[in-house]
Amino acid sequence: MSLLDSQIPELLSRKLQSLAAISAAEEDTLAALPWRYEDFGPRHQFVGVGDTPTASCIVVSGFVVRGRYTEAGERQILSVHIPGDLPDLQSLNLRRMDHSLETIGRCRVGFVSHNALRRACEHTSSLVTAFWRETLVDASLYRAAIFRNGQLEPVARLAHFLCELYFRHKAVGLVGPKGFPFQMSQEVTGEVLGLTVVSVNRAAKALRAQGLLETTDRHIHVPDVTALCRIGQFDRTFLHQGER
Amino acid sequence: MSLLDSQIPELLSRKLQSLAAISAAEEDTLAALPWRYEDFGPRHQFVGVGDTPTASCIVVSGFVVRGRYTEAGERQILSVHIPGDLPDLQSLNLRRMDHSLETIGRCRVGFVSHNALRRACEHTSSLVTAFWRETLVDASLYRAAIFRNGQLEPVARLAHFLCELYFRHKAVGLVGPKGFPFQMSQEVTGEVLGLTVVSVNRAAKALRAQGLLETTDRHIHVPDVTALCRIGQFDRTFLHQGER
DNA sequence: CGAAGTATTGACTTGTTTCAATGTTAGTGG
DNA sequence: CCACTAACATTGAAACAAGTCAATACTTCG
Repeated sequence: MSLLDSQIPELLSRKLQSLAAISAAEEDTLAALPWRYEDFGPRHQFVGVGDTPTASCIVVSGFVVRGRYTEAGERQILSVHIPGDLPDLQSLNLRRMDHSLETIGRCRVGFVSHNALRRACEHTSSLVTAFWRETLVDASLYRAAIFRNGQLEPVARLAHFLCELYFRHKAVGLVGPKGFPFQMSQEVTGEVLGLTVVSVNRAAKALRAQGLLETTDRHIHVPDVTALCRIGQFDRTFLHQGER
Repeated sequence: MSLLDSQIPELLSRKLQSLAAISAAEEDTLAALPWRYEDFGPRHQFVGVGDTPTASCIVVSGFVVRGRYTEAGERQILSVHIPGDLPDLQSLNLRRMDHSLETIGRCRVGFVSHNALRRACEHTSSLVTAFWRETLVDASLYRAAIFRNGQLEPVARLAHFLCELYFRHKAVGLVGPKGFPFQMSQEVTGEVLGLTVVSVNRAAKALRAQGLLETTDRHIHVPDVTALCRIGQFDRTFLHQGER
């Protein structure tokens, strides 16, 4: 187990703390779970449509996305997951995957078997609550995506997406002086927003021109979140942060 | 309690049966819950953004939609709920509503307090599983919507939506000789699909021309589901029906 | 029956996509 | 460390699909 691996229990308990009241004993239970770690390269699909996973996962570093493909091979990205997220809790209760899980850029992912998770849940009902809540927040982000992609123009759409990523990174302490890490190409961003590369590029240009977006060293800095929220019609209620 | 009201426990237990193994005793527990019924007129918002509901609800008849509005007052419909659906289970775990609940046409809705639901859950862990699963299927429908609205052209988008409604009605035994009940105007359908009335109208015309859509007496009949699925790139996996 | 809402259609406009070329950055191996 | 290559970003011009506008039928329901 590398140094990085030891962060998983910490990442996870921080995440769960934000979702439900977890005791120290319960945290220990979590840390003791048989985690398994894997490093994946860019654009690596590690769970596919139709699969029936026997483990759930946590994002340790990098971005993981949920995706689904048209017959023509176009990918729609359904959600973007940052470190600390549990993008595959649903497979604990729904057998067949209706979407895939893929990396963007390099990525470290932690896995733990459904069996181990279920055992932990049996002893700790607050864990069930926390996990359920995680999937509910997930659903909330889907709603945000439907709203964003269905009603907002390209510039507002991008702004909305950046606001969401900003606050989510903020919540797990991943916003530094350079902003938050962002290694998605404009092409991939387009797959999230339902836009072409060209439109994403022009939207980004527009935001930069207004001094609302700065990109350096694969990081995104948002000088004026409030203004960005206004443009993106972004409402933090969606994130259900600190509601508990 | 009217004749119709007595259907609620039946509707609910049929729904939960499809989600988890519910025993007869557990069904009785559900039926004994203090349900309260309300009839609403068309376009009635009974839960609003920012509300903190103290009860969850079940759709008894008619359609209930989740919605969210742009600053300009445009509504994006996030999901459509048919009889048997529990569109507000999330409020059991997430306090503040990030969207509204509204009727389409006339609608009967059953309510039961969170407290009563929580008590029932404490005695019956399979109920928690069933409820959790319902919210997970919900999330799956959101994913379908993101895919549909983001990647499909108007005709395919409408086809996809109709397939979803068909199979969902089928699953609760609501597809009759006339097809399934459908009282949404093309305007409202547009709010689901992120299209204008005009586009919806033309898409409907195209499907009718291909003999894939018949509308009579506020019902929709789908003569060839297979063909409709093909056009809408619809994959039933999304619905997670009969997975248990 | 009449009013209001809904469906349907055509003509026109606009914004996004497509196509395509060029500039820029990041990563690899000599 | 530099050169080379592939991936990514940026831009302009043209095509086109969906939106807007607007007028006319058709329903539904009080």
